[in-house]
Amino acid sequence: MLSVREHPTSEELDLLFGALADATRRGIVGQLAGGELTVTELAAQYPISLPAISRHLKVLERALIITRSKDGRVRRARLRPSSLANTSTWLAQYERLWSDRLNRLDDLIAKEAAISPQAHKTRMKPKNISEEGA
Amino acid sequence: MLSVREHPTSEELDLLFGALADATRRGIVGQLAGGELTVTELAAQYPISLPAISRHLKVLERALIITRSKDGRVRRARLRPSSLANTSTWLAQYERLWSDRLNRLDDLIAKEAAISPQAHKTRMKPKNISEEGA
DNA sequence: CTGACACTTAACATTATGGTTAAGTATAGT
DNA sequence: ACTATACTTAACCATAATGTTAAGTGTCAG
Repeated sequence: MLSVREHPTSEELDLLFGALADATRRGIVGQLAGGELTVTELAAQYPISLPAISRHLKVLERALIITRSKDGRVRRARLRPSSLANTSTWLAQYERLWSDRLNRLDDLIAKEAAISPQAHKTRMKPKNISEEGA
Repeated sequence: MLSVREHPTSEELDLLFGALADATRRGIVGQLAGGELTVTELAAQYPISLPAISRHLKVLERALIITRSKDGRVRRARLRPSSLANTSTWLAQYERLWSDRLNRLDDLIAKEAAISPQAHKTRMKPKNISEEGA
């Protein structure tokens, strides 16, 4: 099951983690867990503009998290099925240290997605939330 | 599915993934996989200034990936203890989670665990941690 | 052909990130 | 006390990321 492929480069990991470091994108990933969706369908869940969604999708695609296809005038996005295999064996060396945290992430992302992608008010307009202190 | 705990907020995930989206920080995490180290020891592996390392550590700390302690004039960083220290049950756990993920959303979530101690492109020369994963 | 629809691309503003050097704080050693 | 060591904080700069609106591009519908 674990296909043989080169482990990800540093740059690929930058892209991967960078892509996941955004609530909207995690929400999109969650939405796609249920199957492929069009850009408009995805966008409907968020209070941001379509161009913004479009770019998030591009980021996810670049990070190899999703793939996209064109169907008439509609574009559908879907989760890329084999990305895990790429990292799997390499991942194992730290898994022990991280499994607990991962479990939590696993659930959370599923939840964040399933429940309401809307739930990411944290990054919206309302006001400036205190972010990085450094 | 696992133990009880509150799941991370969206903001926590932003911090977590954001922290891992940088090769230097992944490198630091990799170094720390071998045990706690001082700032200077960590810094020795990278071609950037100490203040830069210092800030990376702050980011990792804020992301709850590491904890730090002061010992004399030395500060040590260590990976945040995983409550899943039992190695003997780990494998079973790993397998189980693995299947769960494959059946749900998660190619990418598994990848979150892929902490990289590896290639730092042109700016880093790792040496005390295994580079290649398998 | 014309217009609505489903996007994407372009141009731009704002904020975040990551690096630098210089200065500050705390501890150790003599 | 004086100086070196081990950092951290501050000030600054360049680049990347995220959002916006306006202007494309391609497809379906009449």
